[in-house]
Amino acid sequence: MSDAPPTERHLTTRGEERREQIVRCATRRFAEHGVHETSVSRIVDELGVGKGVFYWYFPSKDTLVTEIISSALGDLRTTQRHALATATDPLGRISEALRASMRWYAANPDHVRLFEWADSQEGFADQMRAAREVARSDIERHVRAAVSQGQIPPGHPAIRAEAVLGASQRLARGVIRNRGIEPDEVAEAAIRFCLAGLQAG
Amino acid sequence: MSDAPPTERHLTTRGEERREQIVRCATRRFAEHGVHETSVSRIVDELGVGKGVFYWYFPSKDTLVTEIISSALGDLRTTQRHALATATDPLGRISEALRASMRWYAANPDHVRLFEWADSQEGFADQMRAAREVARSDIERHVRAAVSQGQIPPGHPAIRAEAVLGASQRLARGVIRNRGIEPDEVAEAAIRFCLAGLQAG
Amino acid sequence: MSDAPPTERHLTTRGEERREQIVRCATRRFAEHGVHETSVSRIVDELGVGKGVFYWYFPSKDTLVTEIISSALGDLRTTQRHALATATDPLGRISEALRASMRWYAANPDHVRLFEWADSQEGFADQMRAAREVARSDIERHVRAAVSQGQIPPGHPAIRAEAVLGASQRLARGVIRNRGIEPDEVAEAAIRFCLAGLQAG
Amino acid sequence: MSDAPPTERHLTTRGEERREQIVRCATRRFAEHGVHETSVSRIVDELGVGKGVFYWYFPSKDTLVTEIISSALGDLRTTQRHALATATDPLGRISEALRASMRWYAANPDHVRLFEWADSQEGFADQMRAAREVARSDIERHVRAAVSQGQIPPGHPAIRAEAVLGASQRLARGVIRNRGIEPDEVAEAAIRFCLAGLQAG
DNA sequence: AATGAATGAGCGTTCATTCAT
DNA sequence: GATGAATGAACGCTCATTCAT
Repeated sequence: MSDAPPTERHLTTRGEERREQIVRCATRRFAEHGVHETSVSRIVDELGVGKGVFYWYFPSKDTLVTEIISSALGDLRTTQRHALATATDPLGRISEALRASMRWYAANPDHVRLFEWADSQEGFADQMRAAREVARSDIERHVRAAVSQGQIPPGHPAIRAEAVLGASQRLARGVIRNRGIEPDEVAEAAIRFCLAGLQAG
Repeated sequence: MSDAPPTERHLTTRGEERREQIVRCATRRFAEHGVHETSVSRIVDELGVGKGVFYWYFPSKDTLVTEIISSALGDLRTTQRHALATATDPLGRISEALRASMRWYAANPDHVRLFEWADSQEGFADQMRAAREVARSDIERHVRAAVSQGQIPPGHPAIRAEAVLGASQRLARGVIRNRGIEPDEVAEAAIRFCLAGLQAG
Repeated sequence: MSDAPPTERHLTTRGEERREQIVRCATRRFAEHGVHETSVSRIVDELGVGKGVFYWYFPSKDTLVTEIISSALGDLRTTQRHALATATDPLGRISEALRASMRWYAANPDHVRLFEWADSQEGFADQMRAAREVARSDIERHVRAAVSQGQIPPGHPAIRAEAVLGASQRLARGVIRNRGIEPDEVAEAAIRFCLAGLQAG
Repeated sequence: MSDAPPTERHLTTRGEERREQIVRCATRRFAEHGVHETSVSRIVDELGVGKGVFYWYFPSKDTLVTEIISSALGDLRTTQRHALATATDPLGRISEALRASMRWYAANPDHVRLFEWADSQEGFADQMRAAREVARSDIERHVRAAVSQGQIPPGHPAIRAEAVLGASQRLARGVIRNRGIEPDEVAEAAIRFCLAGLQAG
């Protein structure tokens, strides 16, 4: 009876396309101009449709933002998981994860910007912290493994994992914002720096 | 336009105090709940004064935000400059800068959050990029010096400097957000990690 | 910015009616109480609609004022042009223009008041001056023609045209403000006065 | 006991000067930028004094505006009265009044602008109408006299008086706004036009 | 599925005025 | 006489959301 879109709504092919259109347009504008600065009106105007369209597919603007961020976090996560599986030794796994992450960042700059924005938003704090902790604990696990296999000296694993993530993400930001830098080259530099850093006691 | 002069205004002691009160209250709320989410009304309500008071001291909300951020950037910068001067060898200077920065971050968590927010704001992009580049070029200079003095092997100095800053700032964020971690301990870990990282070719 | 497009918007019949309603209501209030004194809130309150309605149809209050004035100037201009064409000799044309203008003033007292207000507004100064100069140059042209056809003695045509407009507009104001005076009677007196005035050397 | 300035307040010499300063500064700004657009703050800022100063000399902004306009109206009135007395025949008196008015307009452009503004202000409507009627009845009286002395043919005296005033004031406006036109020359043209106009039946 | 119209709380800002000192 | 500080109602405007068609 209600028009409020339920969790699952059966959409026609055309409906799916519309929905995707909205997501893409919104993602771009959110990243370029900010979430607050992008009104629902702007989005539907740009798509040349009425305002009702938006609320047919999404119950609210917030829901859309959340969906974009959640699915991007999920995608990044999947990418990292797959990468981790392509090596067998701990430091190799870390390297692969960094390499894959850097590529993902370079391929999804809009989502990275949204992550940065969400980081400083009360409403997303929990979700973002959780995501960061998942990433950190992944790295941390392999740091511990590397220690126990004698690849690196012992040391506080959580701090080391954070350092690895911080260094590589900062470099990723440079890659995204200063177009013209080669992502792979930076990825290798990041990996060298981090692996060497992990050699510290 | 008429009640808040752009340049200078003579303030009495009481006026100075009121102004400071506004800055403090706003800084806290901006950091805790976000800049957009903190209306001028909320600030003056919290202080128990009329709305006009705000505009007696600041020509606009934007001006206040800019002032808070600029002065914090300046303060951090000064802190780093002083720290750099307390050591004589390049890696020692880098260590001191990291140590001082970490302490500043721990002491000014609200400003750090504002920096993160400003990073993702179109209107502040230039200012923040400039500030980051100043910090990076400082580190970069000492990385170059360390290379030429044979302390570390050669390598892309800008990338290395960014990695150092990324690792230490990410750790600082952990310190700020998870109260209970000892800043100095993290600072030392960060320094060890970064100096070791710089040993990579 | 987002709900009121600068160029065109497709309006339904209801929309057109609403828009007209706003224009009419605003014109009356602007004329009766002044533009500054008539807030957008008062207009929408009088119409019994929400505030957003105004901004659905007009991008700003200023835009509305400008539109009202511009279209009234255009309408008056058209009226005068048509009137000029109904006579063949210069003085006859001037008479027809004055007659038609007086009728227009009597029929559109609110717009006349807005013209007077706009005359003393910095922001409208150019537009109003331009409009006055168009009206003046129209009269001026026929004054010159009357001179060259020997209907009236030579003399400064711009000054004479201004005098004609001044006399007739002042009389129009009396007609508008003191209800009960017959516009046509005044028009004829104005014409007699002006034509005689033009006989001066 | 009260600080509200009474009708008469004893002012020191310095006080009188301050008061005059405020009047002059306000008059200029009111004329140049409009009354609404000139805040009390602007005025006191320009004079480099505190806000209290204004309210020491005037109970309100409105009072100041009213005073400026009333005293200017009175001054103009006096000027016209004196001018009327310098001739003996009716048309001569009208000519002298027009000549003197034009000179006054040229010498007091700011006040003329204020008159125009006040004309379209609800709050001043009565005062301005009264002033206009005084001026009109003055001219009207001499028109009647001119008729009864056979200088001009009979005709509606109020309408004729309004026409005379309209023509001359419109020309005065041109003199004020387009600097470079010689007031006396325009005055003579206005007088010729009006006297000829009065010859109409 | 989609439209144009409407809502209304809330925002940043202004400014005539008052007040304590 | 004069100051800087404070008030608070009102303004123009925005925008997420809802509704009738």
